[in-house]
Amino acid sequence: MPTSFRLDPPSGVPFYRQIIDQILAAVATDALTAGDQLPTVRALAVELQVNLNTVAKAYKELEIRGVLNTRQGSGTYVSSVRVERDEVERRRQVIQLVDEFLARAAGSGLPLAEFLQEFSARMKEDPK
Amino acid sequence: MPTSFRLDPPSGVPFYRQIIDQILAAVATDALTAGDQLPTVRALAVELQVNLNTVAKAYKELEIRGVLNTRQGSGTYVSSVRVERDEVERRRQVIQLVDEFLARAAGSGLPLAEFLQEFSARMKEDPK
DNA sequence: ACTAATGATCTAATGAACTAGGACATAGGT
DNA sequence: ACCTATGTCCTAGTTCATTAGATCATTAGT
Repeated sequence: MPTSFRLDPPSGVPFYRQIIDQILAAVATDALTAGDQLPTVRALAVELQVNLNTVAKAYKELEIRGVLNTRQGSGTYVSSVRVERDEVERRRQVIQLVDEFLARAAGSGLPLAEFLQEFSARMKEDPK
Repeated sequence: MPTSFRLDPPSGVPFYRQIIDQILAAVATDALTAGDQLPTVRALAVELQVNLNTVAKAYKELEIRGVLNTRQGSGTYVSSVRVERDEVERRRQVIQLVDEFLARAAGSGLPLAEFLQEFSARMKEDPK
């Protein structure tokens, strides 16, 4: 159960969402695979110096999404969903895309169509 | 001062933002042009059955953006900014883009790059 | 100068999101 | 049967966005 989770308080991103993102990233990179048990809500709460319920909220949302599988009294485990890799990847890139858009849309004098074309080309060659 | 503004309470979109959007739309379509006086904050507040400050907040934000020009004691007027058309248009399209992305990203099995390419092509031919 | 109309400011009420504290319910081993 | 570890639920406090109420400051016409 390798847990190298860390929180970034001043980021403004809610703790429970940071937890969700890091778990999704771990699943996407196969650092966590189907069947793996996650830290207990209490253990992770202590490690992240956060309340038990904050961790529970993250686990709950991921269970609803089908990523995790919680068993009361036993623990929380990674589901055997297969599409997670693409899902997470797409999500991360969409967020990055939107970020850049909102940050640069005002500054660039380009019409939207050209702007999009640029973006598309850039991601096509470097879909990092 | 043609004011056919309406608010949509159940939409979840804050009143002041709906006001902002409708004014931007009016400016974009030339229903409001440079120099035109907008309804007074009190008049529009009455018309929309909303508090004076809600309208004032919308006007204030648009003044900061350079769209409007408020003169205490006199009124609020449309600025003579020339880029408004493109600005508003781009904003609307970006919002639409993001909307579609978030709505369809999960459903489409396409890699993001192809997805973007499609979008770009579509907007290029029909930049409605 | 005065006055009426206008936007600006200050304060408060409401609700939602986030986090935390404490108590409950369930699973699994002894 | 018990006991411990687990997730779940209920409640409360804090912060922030939104809206409103009331008052102040400024403009423009008389």
